[in-house]
Order: sequence, then C-alpha cells, then structure tokens
Amino acid sequence: MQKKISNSKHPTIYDLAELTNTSASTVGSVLNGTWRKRRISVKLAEKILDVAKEKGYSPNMQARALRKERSGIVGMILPMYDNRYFSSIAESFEQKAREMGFFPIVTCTRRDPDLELEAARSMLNHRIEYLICTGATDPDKIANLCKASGTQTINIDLPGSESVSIISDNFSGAINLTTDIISRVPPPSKNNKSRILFIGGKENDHNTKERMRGFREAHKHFNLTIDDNYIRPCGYAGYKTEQSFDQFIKETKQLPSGIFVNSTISLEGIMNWFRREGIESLDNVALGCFDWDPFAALMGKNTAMVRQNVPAMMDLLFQFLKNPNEQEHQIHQINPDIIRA
Amino acid sequence: MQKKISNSKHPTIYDLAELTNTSASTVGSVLNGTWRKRRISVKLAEKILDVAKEKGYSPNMQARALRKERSGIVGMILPMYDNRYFSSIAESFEQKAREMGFFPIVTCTRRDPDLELEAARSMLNHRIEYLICTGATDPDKIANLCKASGTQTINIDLPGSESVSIISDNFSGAINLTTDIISRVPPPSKNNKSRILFIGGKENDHNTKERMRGFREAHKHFNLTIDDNYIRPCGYAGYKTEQSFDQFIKETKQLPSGIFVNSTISLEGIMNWFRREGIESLDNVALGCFDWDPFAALMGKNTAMVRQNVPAMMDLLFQFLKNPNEQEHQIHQINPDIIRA
DNA sequence: CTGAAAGCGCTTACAG
DNA sequence: CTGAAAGCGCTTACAG
Repeated sequence: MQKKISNSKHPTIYDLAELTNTSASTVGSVLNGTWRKRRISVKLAEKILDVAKEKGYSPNMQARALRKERSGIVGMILPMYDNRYFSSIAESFEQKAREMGFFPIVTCTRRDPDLELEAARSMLNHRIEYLICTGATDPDKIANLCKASGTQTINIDLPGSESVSIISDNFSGAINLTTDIISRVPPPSKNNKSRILFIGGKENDHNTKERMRGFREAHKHFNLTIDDNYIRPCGYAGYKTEQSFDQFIKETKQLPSGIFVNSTISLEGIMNWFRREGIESLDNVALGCFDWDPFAALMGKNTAMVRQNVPAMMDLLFQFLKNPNEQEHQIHQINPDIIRA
Repeated sequence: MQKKISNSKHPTIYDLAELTNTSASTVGSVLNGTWRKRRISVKLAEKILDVAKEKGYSPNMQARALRKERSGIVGMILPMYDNRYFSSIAESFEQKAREMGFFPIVTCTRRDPDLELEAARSMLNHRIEYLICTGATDPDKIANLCKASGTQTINIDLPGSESVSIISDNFSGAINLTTDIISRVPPPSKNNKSRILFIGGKENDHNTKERMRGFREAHKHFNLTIDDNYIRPCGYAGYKTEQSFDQFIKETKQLPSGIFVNSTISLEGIMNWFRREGIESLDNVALGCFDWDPFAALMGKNTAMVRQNVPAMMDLLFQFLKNPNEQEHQIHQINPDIIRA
C-alpha cells in the first residue's frame, strides 16, 4: 500500500523506508532495537540509522504507546517543589525513573485535594504506568481512582490504606527530636511541668499526629507533663504559626523554654516573630524542627533539625517498582536523621 | 465492522457505543465536546456521559494526540527544584499551563548539558508543543534540536540567540544591590579602594557576567576601584564558594567590608565559613545576595537580597505562548526587586 | 440527527 | 533475511 510522504517536520518510518529502499517493518525494528531478533544485517541497520539521524528522526511516543498499550511513563504528584524534602524527592525520582528507562512526569498539587485529583486524572488519561502520591491529602481517594484503571499507586510521606506506603518514622523521629530539646532546656522548676512548645501542622494529618505522639512519649519518659496550650497544631502556613505563637505568648506571658516546630514553613513563622520582637532572644530557646533546611540549620547554635532520609525512601520505592508483584498494603517506615547545630 | 469488546481496564469509545446502542463517532464526539456541532440530542449526550462515568471512561491521550497530531503537552526543563527561584518558576508554569488547557511536564536537568539534551529529546519524542528552557547551559543547542522538529522554544533566566528569552535584568539588579552594599560600608580609608567582595557564579555564564558588570558600574559611580582578587566567580557550588572565600581571607588577611554573593547556594558556602569561624563576625559585613531565600533573609540585620520577579516573567512567557506569531529572537529583561532586612 | 470509514505512526505476529 | 498487513483508540471529513 502506497503511503504518502509526510510533509511535516517529522519523518516517519515510512519516509525512511522509502529513502532506504526497505520497508516500514525493517525500519521500525532497526529504530526500536528489535532488529537483531529479525536477523537484519548490520550493514542495513547502520544505513537506516544513518539516514534516520540525518533526517532528524524522532520516534513518535504517542504512536508507540498506543500500539504497545504501554506508555513507559511514570507519574508523581507532590505538594510543592519549594522545600528541601520534596524537591529532593522529585529530583531523585526523576533520576531513578530515567535510569529504569521510564519517562518521569512530576507535578505539584499544592495540598489542594481537587488539584490532586485533577492531576491524577490527567496522568491516567496519559496512561502512566505508576502513580506515586507524595504527601497527598487523601491518598486513598486517588488510589481508588487508579485502581479502577489498573494503575499501581505507591504513597510517599503520607500513608494510605489502599497501597504500599513509604514514610518517615515520625514517631521515633519526634521522640529523638523532643529528647534532644529536653536535654538543652533547664529542668522545670515546679510540678515537672514542661515548658516546651509543639507548634505547626494539622491535628488530623497523619504525620502531625505521630509527631505529637512522639512529643508526648518523650515527655512521659522524663516524667514531664504538658499543658494543653503547649500543643498547637495551627496549620502549616508560616503566618498561621506566627499568629498562633503570638497568641501563645500573650496567654503565657513568657517565652517557652524550647520549641518543637513541625516543619520548615512553620519555622519561618517562628523566625519572623523573633525577628519582629528582637532576634537575640532566640538563643535562649532550645529549637527543634521536624524538617531540614540548610539556612535554618545555620541560624543560632541552639537548634536541632530532623532530616528525612530521602535516599532510603527512594531506594525502597524503586524496589517496589521493580518488583510489582510482592506488594502488600503495608506501611514502611524509614528512620530520619537528627542534625545538631 | 464488528470491534471486539476490549477486556482491559480501559473501556474505549467502541465499548461505550455498544453499551449505548450508538456509534463510536457519536460517543467520541460527545466525549470530546464536539457533539453540539453534530446536533446530537442533549438526552443522548447525557446518556452517553452517564455510561462513560459509570464505566470510569478515561480518554486515551496517546490515541487523541496521534490522531490530532497535537499532543497538548508543554515541556519545561530547569536546573533544579531546590531553590525559591526555580521552584516558583516551575509551580507557576504548571498552573498557568493547566489554565490554558495544556498538560505541563517539567523536569530538572541539574545543569548537566548532556541531561538537558537527553531530556529535551525525550520531550520531543513525546511531541511537546513548546519547550521552555530555564537556566539551560546551552540554550541554542537545544533550540536547534527543537527547530529541526518545528517545536517552539523560549528561554527563561539564561538567554539564547535562537529564540525569545525572558530573563532578569541582572545588570541593573546588580547595580542596585551593589549600591545598597556600598551604602552600608564605611568609606575606604585610602586610594578609594573598595573592600567589597564579589563571589560565586561562573565567569562565562551570562548572568554572572552581567552582575559583575553591574558590580563594577556601581563602583565606578562612586569612584571606587576594585582589586582583581575581590572578584571571584568560583562556581555555584557552596563548597567552592567556601573554599574561595577561605583562600581570599588567607590572601588579604582581613574580612571584606561587604560581600556580593551571586546566589543562595553560594551564600550557603559563606554562611558555613562564618559558622566555622564564629558567626558573630558576620554582623560587621554588609551582605548582599543576588537571589532570595526566606531563611537567609532572616539571618543578620546587615543583609539585602535580590528577588527576581517570577510573576512578571511568567506573565510574559504565557503572553508569548498565547501569541506564537509575534516572536522575535529578542531578550526581554525584567527588573528584579531588592529586599532589605 | 447519526454512522461507516480512513488514517495518525508505530509494533509485531505471520508468511515467505 | 525481509515485507504486507492488522490494529492500538481516537477524530473528523464525508455521506446520508
């Protein structure tokens, strides 16, 4: 059957077949690497490859994906890029996916449940082979969407019950961070009442819950009690943390002896408050932040930060991508590191 | 012609046609919104839509793209996510692309020329309609690759000569930042010799060149001369900056009166040095950083930062995407802001 | 108002 | 060693 020579910028295998006096089958197999199986001569293969290069041939992945019924694409959604934790997750994911021969697509969904769903749906329309949900507000909803179309999902950072989850061990990380703060704080003068503040995050968020649990556990271990208004999951945004901290100061009329800050974004709020009020006073407060940022780590000597172990999390993720069979709906917890000033 | 009912997880328009006793053409047009043109009854359209929803129909974008010879995808490459500037570029790009009905794909290429090319090629295989090159090491090489396949490119942050470029006005930004530093520094005691250090970046990088030019220009305006070893484009990496600064201190045996740091990543190196040597001394140095980071902005009172105007850059970018006709290979410079402590 | 058919650019079983 | 042909799931001009 005579095919028209395409006049677009993209030569097809039919164009190359014509130019090399062969057939589309031959050209196709040379171009996609299956030509040895077809016992095509090296000479012919090289000739075709040469012409392809000369003409700037670029295989049409849409056509390939449609025919093979496999896109070769893996997708990831995450809350934002602007954060050492998420950005290193994205970078590592892209690199490893490429190494596996996948085409990675990543998109950020700003903790917006609707956007998460819309982004997932778009990706499914593009027939991604896996969807990695990082820090998704409702991973199970997305997982169900994916399940309907037979697409594997894996959760990172925030766990779900519909698929494998790889998260930080927030509980033990929080115990360690709290213990570190306690060690830098003068012992309470009366009643064994702790004056360490927990601030930031959302009460119903899995990670925040686990960290609050670790915070309490560490206190219990030292026989310390915690006043209710020393636990303030006021949201993640910096300004919310700043407001809540201001409120706290107005109520208690004194600085806390230490602060467990639940994220770097919350830490911005705290730093802003201290800057407003005179930054010197910060040195007298034992700071701990569940998240790591290099600049934040450099401010003051009285700071500890938790750095989540992204390399280990990504190694585990790609282990699952390589062995899709052995998946259980299990939560894998990775120990984060503590970084002291 | 009888089509087999697909048994995969993805129902096709043929499946829906069968289920609704209509044809693939009808189903297709209802699903892609062209049905009004076909004067299909609202009732029938709704019926088809209902069945589609019930069956979890998801249009196959590969098939659509292949048939329409348009992918609806726009691509962006950028050096990294982990930085307020690039991450906000990525986030804004994604959002605006989605608003325009495009499917955005972003990937980071770590300032690696080979990876940039490989990523661009992959994207071209996926038939992206535009490629936005952000901070690419060799934008023209990529532009030529794209031109061969008739794909529009636009450069962001670093200019090229083969396509429209939207960049910060590094020259005037550097003049302003340098002037700010000069104003915070004691006048030189002898010879009008400036003791303000320029550090970080690469000598042959367009942005660094422009910023050095602005640095010199501001000095000229105040009749100040600059010693050669006060200009140190030692690379971007933090440890390189730290090393170069250490070298500088060993040579001059004194702190500079001010420092023009060429990026936040270089600033990390400087901060590390001061932390090693005792951070107090930093308050006596007038700091200026050509880049913005909220934590960095909070350290010390003697700091100014340049914040590049990402919203304006993105507005301009999408103006070009909306009017692809009026493109000249022009460089558009956007004024960055100065943020004082 | 609706359907049959062609074709986008590949891959691959089949036939030789 | 190589080619003709079918088919992946759409869109759309054409015909009625």
